[in-house]
Amino acid sequence: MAVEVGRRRSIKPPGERRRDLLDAAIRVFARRGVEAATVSEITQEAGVAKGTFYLSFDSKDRLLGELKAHFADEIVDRAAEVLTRTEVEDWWQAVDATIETMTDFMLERRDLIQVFSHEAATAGTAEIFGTCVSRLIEMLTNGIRAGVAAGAFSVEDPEMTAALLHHAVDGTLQHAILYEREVDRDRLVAASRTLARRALSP
Amino acid sequence: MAVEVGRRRSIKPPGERRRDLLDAAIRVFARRGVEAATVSEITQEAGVAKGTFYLSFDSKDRLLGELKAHFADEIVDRAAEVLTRTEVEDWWQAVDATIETMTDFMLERRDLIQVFSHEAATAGTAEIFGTCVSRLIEMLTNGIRAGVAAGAFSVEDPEMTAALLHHAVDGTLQHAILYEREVDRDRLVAASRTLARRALSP
Amino acid sequence: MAVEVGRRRSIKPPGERRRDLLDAAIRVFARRGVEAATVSEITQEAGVAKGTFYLSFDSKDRLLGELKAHFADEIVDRAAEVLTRTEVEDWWQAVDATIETMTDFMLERRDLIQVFSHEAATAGTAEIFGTCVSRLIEMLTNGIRAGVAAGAFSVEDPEMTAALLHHAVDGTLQHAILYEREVDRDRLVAASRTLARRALSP
Amino acid sequence: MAVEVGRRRSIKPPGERRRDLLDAAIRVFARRGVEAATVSEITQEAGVAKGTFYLSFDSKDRLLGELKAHFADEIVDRAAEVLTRTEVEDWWQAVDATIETMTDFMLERRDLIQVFSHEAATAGTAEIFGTCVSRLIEMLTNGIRAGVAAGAFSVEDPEMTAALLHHAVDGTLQHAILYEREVDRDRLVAASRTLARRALSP
DNA sequence: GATGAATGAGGCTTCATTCAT
DNA sequence: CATGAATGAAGCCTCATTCAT
Repeated sequence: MAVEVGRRRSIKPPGERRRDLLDAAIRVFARRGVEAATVSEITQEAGVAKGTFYLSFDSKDRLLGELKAHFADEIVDRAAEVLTRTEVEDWWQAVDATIETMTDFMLERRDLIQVFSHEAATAGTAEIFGTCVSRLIEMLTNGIRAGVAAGAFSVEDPEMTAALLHHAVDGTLQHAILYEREVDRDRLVAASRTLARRALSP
Repeated sequence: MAVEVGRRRSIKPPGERRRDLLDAAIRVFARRGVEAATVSEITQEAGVAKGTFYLSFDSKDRLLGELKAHFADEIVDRAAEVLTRTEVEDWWQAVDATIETMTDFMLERRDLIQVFSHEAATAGTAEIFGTCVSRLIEMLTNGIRAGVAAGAFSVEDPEMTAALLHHAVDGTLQHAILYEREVDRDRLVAASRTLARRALSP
Repeated sequence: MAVEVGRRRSIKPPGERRRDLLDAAIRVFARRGVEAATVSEITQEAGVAKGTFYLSFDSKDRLLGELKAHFADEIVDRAAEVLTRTEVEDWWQAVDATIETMTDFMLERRDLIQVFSHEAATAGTAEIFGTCVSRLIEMLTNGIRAGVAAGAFSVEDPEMTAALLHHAVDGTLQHAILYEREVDRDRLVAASRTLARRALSP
Repeated sequence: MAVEVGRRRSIKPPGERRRDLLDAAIRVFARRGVEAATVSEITQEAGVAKGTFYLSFDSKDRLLGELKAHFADEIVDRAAEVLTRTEVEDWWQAVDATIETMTDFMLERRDLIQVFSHEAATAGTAEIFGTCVSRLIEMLTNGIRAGVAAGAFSVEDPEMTAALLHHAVDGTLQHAILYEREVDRDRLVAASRTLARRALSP
């Protein structure tokens, strides 16, 4: 029952500790993979004792779930900002904006992408990321349909085209992030624009 | 002190045992995820004792590596069959063939895709799948370049276009396999063809 | 860096704080068992912070020891009041008084009985409760011997009879407290009286 | 994933291993208390590795449950042998037999009594031991009633008397086992007989 | 070759105790 | 005095791997 306690490092408000651990977890996950990462490694990376982890999170799984849900929400929110404008004047400008926004968002979050690429379809993750992507594609589909209705685009199968375009950009970006040293953002954006123009133009 | 040793189930040649275990592993991985799957589960699924596993494989990691390498090789080989023809008469027919071949291959191997989607970038996997996809894109790029040289296609950035087209088809397919109940193969092929035509045509 | 320190709840004299914690501990122990109870739960029940516990007690073990010792002392004291009268006029009235006093004491302390029944012979508890019961039996033995000497009782083995009578009443009471919803105090007292009369009468 | 494995000690059939662990557990529980005992200690005592424990038991709790249930069943079975005879010729001989049988049984199982005295009313134990004792008392009650009906005994409150007599013998025995070095079996039996005779005789 | 009991490193989680604020 | 975040030892359990039979 007697438990020796070492010198404590520092006291932080719950929010900050949480953030530290979340950041540390992302780094460790990126380095070692989600499954291989241990709570010990995460707390070491964060510079706290193992028990401190459990002051902020109920379990390792919970931390992971939080990370996933947060990431998925962010993506959808960001996409919604660009895609749910009711009044569109220049449809091509809207396409470009969408491509750039999503590309930049993914590049900002490249660390999280590395983390979750390991995890794509684990128990519970399927629902989160599956529905996230489905919703993105749905929003894209609606956008394309609106463009078609406005006479700006000409597409036979808007839904499938939306899916293909989404995965074209997203997949290329992910592959670049995961397997290549550097990402030539401008070149990717340019090629994506061209592809989208060709895919949608009458 | 007398210990019954379970009746030997059967003696099989090494190659067949190996194959049985590989197949059992794929089924278990698909069902439970790669990390969650245990050697016990795999051997149970294969109907042999745990120790038998180690007659065919040095370790669980080795089995996984083998599975990955085999899958990656198969993809590249299949793609090479369609993409490395020196004499192309009808370029659009070649595009269609490529799309159909790769789509069908992925659909045939949907179980493995489910397995590896969990595992995309684990230590050691990155190299295998990264280079696999890179080689696919490289072959596509060469094909596109050849088509451009032959005056059949008109593309500004063949490499990037190859990447985008690959991920468009591959990503849509994977998403469908992972998160949707059924895959409408023909609709996907049709949309992919249209996209490729628009992306490449002069 | 700025860390809010929870508002001090209130400042109490050491004795009162101690009492609060002791009471809270009894409630929690009764609810969850001694081992399962945590210092956190006890302090929450008492409405103070965890650290406050250690202002009053050196350790959880110490609190437990204190509780046990206190309970044991109380029993012995109460028994001594009834059993160590030098002048006994009516021996059967003395027997009845003993039975009633002990029964009522146990019923008053039923919560503590529930607590310690979990703990009967843990390291350090053996001595406390063991000697407690031994002393009770010793006092009973002396009482019986005195009754025999006075010609009121007739018993062959006073010590063993004392032990048997003690455990008869005590055990039945504890069983009732622990495993039955309600205790019929009067019926128990009546049966105990009858047993004692038969056991001791010439 | 690589796991070094030390030299294994010996292979035993499941039943024997189980028995070894059960015995080791009883020894450790008796020595250290049930809660304080760890799986490590039990396996060390049994001379096997920690993991070996889990080949025979699902968890530490399960082992405990098994021990309890087994003990409780044994007691009830043993008591039933003596108490459920339909034809009784000599009622006092039956009383003596009951006392001796139960006393000897408890003395044989003194190690388990030490174990469970620590554990009397933990979650789930209450039911087991509570009902066990209740059933013993119920059987005793029936026996007493039968004796009364046969004109051999004369008792006002058979149920309460049964409880008191049971706890008299059982409690004295347990106290002796737990807190005294030696148990004078014959003296205890003699005193118990006398008490029973007085308690039941007309 | 085939078996499966045995092994033990290592992961997750709990919680008594400390001490800076 | 009071607080509660921080600590880390220690417990339970899993499972890849080995090897006697």
